[in-house]
Formats: sequence, C-alpha cells, structure tokens
Amino acid sequence: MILVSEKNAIPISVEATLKSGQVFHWDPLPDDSWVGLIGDHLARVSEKNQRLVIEQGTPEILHRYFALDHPLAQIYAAFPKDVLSQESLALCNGLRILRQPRWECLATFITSSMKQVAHIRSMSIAIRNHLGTPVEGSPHPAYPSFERLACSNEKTLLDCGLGYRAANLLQTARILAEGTINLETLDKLSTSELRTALMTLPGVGVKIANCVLLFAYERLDAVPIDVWVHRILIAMRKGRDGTPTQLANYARRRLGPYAGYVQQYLFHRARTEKKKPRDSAKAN
DNA sequence: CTCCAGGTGAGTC
DNA sequence: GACTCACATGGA
Repeated sequence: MILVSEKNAIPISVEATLKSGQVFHWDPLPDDSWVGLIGDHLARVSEKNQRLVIEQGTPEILHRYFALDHPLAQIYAAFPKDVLSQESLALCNGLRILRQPRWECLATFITSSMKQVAHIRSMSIAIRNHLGTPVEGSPHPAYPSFERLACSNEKTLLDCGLGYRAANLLQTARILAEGTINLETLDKLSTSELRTALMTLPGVGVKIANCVLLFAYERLDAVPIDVWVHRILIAMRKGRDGTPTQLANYARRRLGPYAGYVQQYLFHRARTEKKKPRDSAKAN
C-alpha cells in the first residue's frame, strides 16, 4: 500500500471523482476501496485523509490518471462567487477531472447521447464483455481498441444495448482504424481546432466533443452543456433561456478560466441533490 | 404505463 | 446560425 503524498496538500475525493459521470466502469468494494482499469492497467485505490491511497497499480500511472498535479487551490480560487457554485464546491471538494485514455473516453461518450449515467455504464460493461480483453483480477475486461471494434459489426453493438448509437461507434472506430485521424497527435491542436476535428467523427457533436476535450485532452476550460448544465445555466441567468451559442458564451464568461471544472462540480451537485429527498420523510 | 436521459444530424428557413 | 424532428433503449 502506497500513500501518495506531496509537499503541497493534494486533496482528492475518490468517490466524487469516480461517481461524477466522467468515467463509468469503476466498482466500489466492501472495504471502501475502488477497483478499475486504466486502459489495460489494473488499479485499486482508496482514500485516507483526502489523500489517494494506492492499494494496487503503478503510482505514476495513477498519479497521471487522477490528475494529482492539477492545481486545485488555484482552480478553487477561480470558482465563481455565487451561492450555487460555492455550494457545489463545498459538496464536491476534492473532485478531480481525470486524464482518461482518449479512445476509451471518446467511445463511451459516443454511446452517452440521450442516456442516463446508469445505462452508459451498462453499455460500457456490455461492450467490454463482448469485445474486450480480460485482465486478471479485474471485474470487467479492458475496453476494446478501435481496431478491434472496427472488425466488429453492428449487430454485436446492438446486443450491447447501443440502439441508434451502434452505427456511430462502429463508423468512428473504422475511421480511426483507417488512420485518417490520430487521436494522439490531435493533442497538438488548439482547443477550437481539436473540437472541430473531433466533430467530424460520426456521433460526435459539440457536447460530446467538449466532454472528450475536458476528460481526455486536459482542456479544462471546455464546457459540455447537457440537459443538467443547460438547466443550471438558465437558473444562473434568472430563468432566461438562450440559443446554444449564447449559453456557451455565457458559460465561458461566467464560469471562468477553469469553466470545465466548475461545470463538473455543478453537474455532480445537481445530480446528487436530485436523488436525496427520499429518506427524510421516514426518519421520524 | 409514461417520462426522461451528460445529443446528433438532416432538413429548412 | 437557429429551429424542428426522428432516432433506440432501459431505469425510475
């Protein structure tokens, strides 16, 4: 067991990070640790005094994946001062934007459109079970490479519950397998050029492109606007709706240089608040 | 049973 | 650019 610590405090909330809807395949264990794969690298982590405890896995890989180098203090100082943003900050303290493997992130978000988080997870696991490579000690196989998926077929993906998303994932995998687009070298592009490049792929619009920018390319100012964030932005504008462009501009101005981080805290708070009012009536 | 979900793309103005 | 619609599936 390795306790990752550094000179400066590195708070992390493993639970908030892994349950905030940026990644979908990690499993909680009875001893309060979490097990999951980073690519095909098996990892098991827990948390002690807001520090990441590595129960299993290579420290360098985990350090990078959990983004322990992100300057959280600086990011928090840049949070907007309104009540909702500060409340989200308090509730999700230690939530980190992961550095996910590119293809895995792109693929799972292609399957995410018009789907609840719970079902995105079940599709991800179904794809792993049908097409992935087993890893010793992991509850689920590794996510299949795009080469592997490109050799697959639509029927297999329909069996994984993808519905109309099956064709998009398959075509995207085939484009990547052709080599016309290289997800790794795309990293050299500016955020706006990278967004445009990602959006040429079938099933990738502006929202999913922004998810991939934020979760796999470290573009911390990218703001995915889904139905939840859309509602939050309207509330921040005192009930005033707007066109996609207007709301995107508003989010960028209002949420600041780490807008993607702020967005993730707002999103996670909104979703966890929604689930609550259930056990309160029973208590007396 | 009805409602909704981390949207996208095609058609149209 | 912005608006409208169809698109599959399963959990609440």
